[in-house]
Amino acid sequence: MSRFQDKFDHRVWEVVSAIPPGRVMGYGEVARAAGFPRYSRMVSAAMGRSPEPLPWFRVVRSNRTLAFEPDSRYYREQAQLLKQEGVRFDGLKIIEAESDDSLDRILWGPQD
DNA sequence: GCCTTGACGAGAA
DNA sequence: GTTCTCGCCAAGG
Repeated sequence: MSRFQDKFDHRVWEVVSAIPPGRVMGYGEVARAAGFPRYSRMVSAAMGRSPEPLPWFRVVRSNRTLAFEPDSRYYREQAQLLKQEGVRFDGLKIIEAESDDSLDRILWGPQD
C-alpha cells in the first residue's frame, strides 16, 4: 500500500466521521477539508477502504444530489439513511436549511 | 509506459 | 434551471 494512500485515507476518514447527523458534505469539500484539494475523485475510494463503519451516506455531490444511479440499491439505501436523520429531498436534490443557522447553533453549537 | 476507469467539480453554452 | 466539455489524479490492466 502506498504512502499516499495511507495518509489520504486517514485524513478522509477523519473528516467524514466528523460530519454531524442531518448534515452533508460534498466530495470536493471533504477532499479540501482533508488537505487534498483536487482529490474529490479519490474520496469514494478512501471511504471504501475504511475498516470502520463511516457515515459515508452524508457525502454527496456538490450539486446536492446523490452520487448513485437513482434506481440503484445504493441510492435507496443512502436516501433512506439521510431521511432518517431528517434530511429532506426535493425530488433528487437535497433541501438544506439555508442561511437560517439558528437551529444549527441549537443542535450542533456555534460552528465557527 | 499508455489507456481506461471512477460514489467528482467548475465553467460554458 | 439544464446538458456538455474539460480538468483532475491515483489505480489497475
